[in-house]
Order: sequence, then structure tokens, then C-alpha cells
Amino acid sequence: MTEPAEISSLTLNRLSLYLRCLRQLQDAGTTHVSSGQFAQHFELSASLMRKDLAHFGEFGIRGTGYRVDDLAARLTTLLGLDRIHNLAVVGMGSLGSALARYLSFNDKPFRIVAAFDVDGRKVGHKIGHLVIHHSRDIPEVIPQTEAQIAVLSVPASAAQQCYEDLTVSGIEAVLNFAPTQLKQHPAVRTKSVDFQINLEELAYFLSS
Amino acid sequence: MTEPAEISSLTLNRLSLYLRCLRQLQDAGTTHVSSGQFAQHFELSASLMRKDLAHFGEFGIRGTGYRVDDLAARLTTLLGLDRIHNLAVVGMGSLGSALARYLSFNDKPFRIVAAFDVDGRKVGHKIGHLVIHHSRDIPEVIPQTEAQIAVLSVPASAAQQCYEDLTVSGIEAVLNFAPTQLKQHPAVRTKSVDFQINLEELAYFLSS
DNA sequence: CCGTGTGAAGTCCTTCACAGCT
DNA sequence: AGCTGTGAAGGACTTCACACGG
Repeated sequence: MTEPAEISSLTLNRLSLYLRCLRQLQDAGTTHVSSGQFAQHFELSASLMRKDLAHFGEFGIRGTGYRVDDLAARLTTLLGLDRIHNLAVVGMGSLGSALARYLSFNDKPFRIVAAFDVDGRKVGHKIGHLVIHHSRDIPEVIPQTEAQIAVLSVPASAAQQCYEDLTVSGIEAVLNFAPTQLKQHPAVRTKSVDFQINLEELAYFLSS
Repeated sequence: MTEPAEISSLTLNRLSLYLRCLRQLQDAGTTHVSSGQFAQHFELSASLMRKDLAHFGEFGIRGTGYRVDDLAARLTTLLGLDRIHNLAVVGMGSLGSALARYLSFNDKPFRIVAAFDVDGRKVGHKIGHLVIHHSRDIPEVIPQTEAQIAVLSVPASAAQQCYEDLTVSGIEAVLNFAPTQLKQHPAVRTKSVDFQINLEELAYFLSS
């Protein structure tokens, strides 16, 4: 009813999605919405949305629906997006730089506090106001920062080593972009974003 | 037994993953592997792997396991990765450029045949040997190429419009990187890679 | 005897359908 | 009357456990 027993990834990801959609409604000036209208507009499931929300309590008004501002605010708090989370980016190749740039827009609840690369030509240079450290110094530098989450955007061949350096440096979570199956550390929450596998899935269904 | 009834995304994604792992074994010189050894080495499930493969036939030898080369070859064919698939990249910002660069390594079964952006300073310039077209010309240019899959890496605000232009131009599949819920076209297979939502999931579980 | 291939069991996730609140 | 919140039904995915082939 009130407290998260153990919430599934799928539900959590949808909650993020709902919040994003609610913000679109806010921008459009919509103040109230029912689960049915919401589902139709964004091509989602109304009953699933209600079930997802039910994990955390009651958010709506029977007979009326949901107040957009209220639901958005409550989801923001619930997901912890009213706090700033500090990130370390490991691997400042083109992907790492793109992610860093994207995350540096400061209306977001994420802030980059450390950057690493193995390339001697990049080390010491600045990206924004941030010095790039050598990857070998991860265990030394991370504890001096408040970084909780690491974004791992190194080549597949270097990913496992970097991952392990991060785990010993006290990082709490890792978002991996390297196309490799990491041997996971149980105390570090780890997710992979694997665009290659998604592309291969699409390719499978093509006619020719 | 033999023919794909209707294969799930989850199974398909794992098949891609198995193939990737098998290639690591090939590089290490391993010629034979049982599902148990494989699962232990890569932290996967042995019985699930066998079930996944069972969708497509029999691949192993009872009492022995799998021949690495053979299984890798059969998965490659099965997933259609022995053919080249042509891509269009829409949105040549830092993310689109990073993806383009990554995909241009030519041992991969993907080849970029068209690139688009709205930025007048980029249009007409070349990325590698490829001219960047204006996004408004998508419906005109795409049919002249053999592009089957589009990679959509534009800002969220432009994603829906670009998506629709792509669908009318005859694209068969879209891999969306924009953090927005697309209104999907039924004839176009569409997947989203949403790194923001994954990051928010990690943030949820952090202590402070 | 070992490991695959596979029905059956179990678990997790989604949809249905309706009681109850507004 | 309309819509939420929710038990119960249904479906999808994973794990179990063992018959069978090598």
C-alpha cells in the first residue's frame, strides 16, 4: 500500500516514462487527466499505469482522474529526482563526450563531477570546467569526489577492468555502454544500455 | 521445433548476447563449451540458453555440449548478421556523430548510407565520404538509398516529426535515441534506447 | 555417465472486471 | 455517472527436473 516492497525494473522505468509524459501535459497546460486519456494519448496501458502507481499509494481522485502537477511532483520525489546525483564519466571518446554534453544541461538532476580517459592527449584537458583524469587514477580520484554513479563509455576490451576499479573506489551504481557482458559486483547496481543488441534485433525482422 | 513461431524480444536479445560471448571464446581459442560452462563464465542461465536455442532447432551434441565455431556461425546466419544492413542516421549532433563513427567500423554488418541534420552549417558537409542532407529532405533522399533502418538521434522536440517523415519514406525500422514516447506507426518496427530512464532507475536505488 | 532438449512447475508481469469513492 | 484502486484471471517468461541420445 504505502512502502516499496521490492519494485521491479519494469515498473520503475514506466514511472520515469509517466513523469516525462506528465511534463509534456504540463507544458501543454493540461491540469487534469484520467488514466484512460493518458493511456490513449501516449499509447500506454491505463490499468497498468494504475497498478504501477498503486505500489506507492493513492494518487488520483475517483470519478475525476489525476491532477497533473500533483502527480508529477509526487513522482519526482518518489524517484529521487528532486535531489542532485553526482556522476563520473569513464571514457571520454565520442560517446562519452556526447553523454557528458547531454548531461551538462543543468535543469537535470544529474551533475558530472569527474571524467576519466586513458588517452594521454586528453588527460589534463578540460571538458567544461572539469579536468580529465587518467583512468588509472580512478581508485584515487573517485573517493575525493561525491560521485555515486559511474557512466562507463569505454571500448568493450577495457570495460571489465574499469568496472572493477570503479567498484573498489566506492561507486554505488554503474551505467554501462560498452557492448560486453560485465561480471557484476553484487554491491554495485549495474545496468547496461546496449545499442548494438537493439540494432541487431531490428535487423532480424527486416525482409531482405 | 524448426521455424520461428513468434520470437520474443528478450530471447532475441539474448541470442545476440550469446553470439558476442561465443566470439570471445573463439578469440580465446576455446573450441567446445557446454551450456553449464558457458553460463557460469558469462553469468547467464544454462537452461534459459538451451530454451532460447530450442526456438530454432538443435545446436548441440548430447553428452558433449556445443562446438563454438558452429554455434557462432549458425547464430550469425539466424540473426541475419551475415548480410549488410543499410542505415540512415537522422540528427548529427554529438550523439548522432558518435553513433555514426562507431558504426563505421566496417567489420560490422551495418553500413551508413545516409545522414541528415537540420543545422545549415552541417548540411552539405561530409562525415567520412557521406554528404549530410537537410532533414526536410528525408522523404526525397531515403527512397534513393537502400536504407532500411533509421537511427533517430535528434532532440526530443523534433523526434515525432522526423519519425513520421521516415515512416512515409519507406524505412522499415527505427532505433530511437530521443527521450520521448513516440506515437508509433504499425508498419515500422520501432525500438527506443533510453539512457535517461536507465539512469533514473539507478538513481532511485541510491542511498542518499 | 554427461549434457542437451523439453514438458511441467513456478514465478513474474499484465489485463480484466468490478467494488467503492466522488 | 465516471474513474480509481485492486483482487482475480490470464499470459509470458524462467527454472526445474528428467527422459533421451551420444
